[in-house]
Amino acid sequence: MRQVAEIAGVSTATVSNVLNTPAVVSPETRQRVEAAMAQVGFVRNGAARQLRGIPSAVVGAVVLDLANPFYSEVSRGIEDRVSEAGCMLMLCSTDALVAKEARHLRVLEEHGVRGALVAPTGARLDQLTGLAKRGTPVVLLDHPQEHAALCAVTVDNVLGGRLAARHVLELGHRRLAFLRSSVGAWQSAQRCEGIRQALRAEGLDPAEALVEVELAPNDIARNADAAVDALLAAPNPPTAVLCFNDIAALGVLRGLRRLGLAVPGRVSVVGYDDVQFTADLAPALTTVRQPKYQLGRAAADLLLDESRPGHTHEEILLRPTLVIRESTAAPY
Amino acid sequence: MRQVAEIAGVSTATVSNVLNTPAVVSPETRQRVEAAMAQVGFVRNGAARQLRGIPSAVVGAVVLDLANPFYSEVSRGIEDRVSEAGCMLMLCSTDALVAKEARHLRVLEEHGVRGALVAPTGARLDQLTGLAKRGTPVVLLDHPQEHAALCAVTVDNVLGGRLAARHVLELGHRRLAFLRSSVGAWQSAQRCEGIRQALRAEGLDPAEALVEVELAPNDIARNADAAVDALLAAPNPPTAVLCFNDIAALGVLRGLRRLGLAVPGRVSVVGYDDVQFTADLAPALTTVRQPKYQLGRAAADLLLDESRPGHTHEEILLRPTLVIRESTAAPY
DNA sequence: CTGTTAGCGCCTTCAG
DNA sequence: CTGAAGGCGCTAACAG
Repeated sequence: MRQVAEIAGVSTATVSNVLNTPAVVSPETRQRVEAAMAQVGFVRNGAARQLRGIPSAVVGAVVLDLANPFYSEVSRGIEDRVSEAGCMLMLCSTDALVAKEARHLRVLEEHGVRGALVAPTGARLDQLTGLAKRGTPVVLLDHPQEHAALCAVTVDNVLGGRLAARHVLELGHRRLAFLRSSVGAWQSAQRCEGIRQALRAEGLDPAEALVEVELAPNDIARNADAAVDALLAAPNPPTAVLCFNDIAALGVLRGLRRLGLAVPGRVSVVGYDDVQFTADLAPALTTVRQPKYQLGRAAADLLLDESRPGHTHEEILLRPTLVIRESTAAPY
Repeated sequence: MRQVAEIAGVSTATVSNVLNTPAVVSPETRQRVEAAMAQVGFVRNGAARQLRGIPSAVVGAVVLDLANPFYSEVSRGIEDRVSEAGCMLMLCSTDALVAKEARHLRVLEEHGVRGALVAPTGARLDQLTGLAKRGTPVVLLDHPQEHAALCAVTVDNVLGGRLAARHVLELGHRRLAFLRSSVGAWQSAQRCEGIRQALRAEGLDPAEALVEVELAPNDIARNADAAVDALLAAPNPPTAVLCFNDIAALGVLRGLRRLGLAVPGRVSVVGYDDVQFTADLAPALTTVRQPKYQLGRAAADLLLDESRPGHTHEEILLRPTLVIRESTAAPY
């Protein structure tokens, strides 16, 4: 800045004014300064600004896995929203490791980010509330608030389960299966609860009308594929298979094809999430759509709002929607 | 720091030493300082450190679209590598808009990032070389170096095309189709060149043995699906369809199913990229695998190396590989 | 082994 | 409308 000031024949304060309060500088001076800036290729020093107390323009996001299509869409929503506010995103993956989460959070705090959007991996929210208490706002991603003094955005998993079940129930199915997973266990549990609710609403007993299968965590699709055999070999096999996510549904589709069972002719299949490619499958997958992009946007909204004086911590509950495509039909 | 120093009864310099040169501080003093830090919940101020000249621990990455599975995997590779070096990632999407790219680059420079990994969207590399000249190293992602004084990592597209074509040629196919796209035009062109090379190597004339179809840019899968009709209605239709990416292949699979044509029984299909779900499809997709994660890692490697004294700009060419699965077989 | 000091680049009074 | 001065938190060099 000093160099620019020298070339333009003004003081550094004037250069600063050109940058931050152009209106207060006379047009000629401004032009001279701007020319000087262009000449030396001047770039503001963010560190110095931040040190001086200017609010940071970077927000942190901590997700489970950046390469997971669910989180990459969420991240994109975050990015777009913070970008509108002139902010940048510092993004990191925890791989569900608490140590990694802790490290990332510390670094974000050191960098003085404006706030952090976190998909928490551990059960304890201590570090997060501590962070918030020390002045770095935190918004929970796809995780309930649990009375912590934080904002949160979640998607209604019970509703999602209900939506899926009601759909196949309305088509006439009476024996359902639900493929759950130990990763994301509580989400699976909630979705399953939704399914049971729908069953009861129809006068059906979940204990009889619903088979639950827990899929081993690695290579979900393969495990789902393999699970199909046992599922359909049962004496009174289900005619509709509900899955805790779309990848599992993909596996089921594969298994069914392997067994020569038409979808939706013989068996109906419902996914969950609505990740990118589901609409392009053959058959296109009926699934419960999570508003992933909106989830990111809403969370970023909440975070940006934290700096507003009257802000209060709130929990936003987003509603999933049923997307009916080609993998469901009336039972055989 | 002053507060910590006061509580521990030392000077700020000693606190600094505990943080950065623990060996130089006596164990008792160190413990006292550490206790004081824990007591006040001390967190270093990254901005102040950076201002003081400590090399930045954040690297920037500018991709086309964070939510695109190709780039999210590349990003994950970058993240893992920089994370090993104790760095964080500032990630942003350009949506192939030069203005956005320019803005992001400026902000990254202002923040004084250690370097930037960029998938350039415009034809001109001026801004990037400028950035590098001013002291922020730049590595090109999936883009040739073009004599710019920058590092670059690319994947051999000609080889990829050759691999795909040679595979179906070896299976006995003699009439091929290639579905290309205007987005990523030069990649498509190179892959197509690879296909032609393979054809010629087999003594075939590309003009006769190869049909090229250009897909409109939005909703690739749907357009690919629709393109199948015309393709197979031709007098001497192709028996193998090569696609410029997996999404297009998905569309082809759909179109073929719509027409009641078995894959690979009647028509073989080859994708490109090997995005996440391709192995789980029914039929599992034969495709040309791009080393996406490795691409990110290699680029990050190059970037981190820029600070080494003897560093010279280099271009790394990664090799794609053919993944044979279930969507290809000998012609009918 | 520990303390003192100066200054990184910028922005914001305050005085002219 | 412009200039001079001080300090944000930290670290490196040096003095004790």
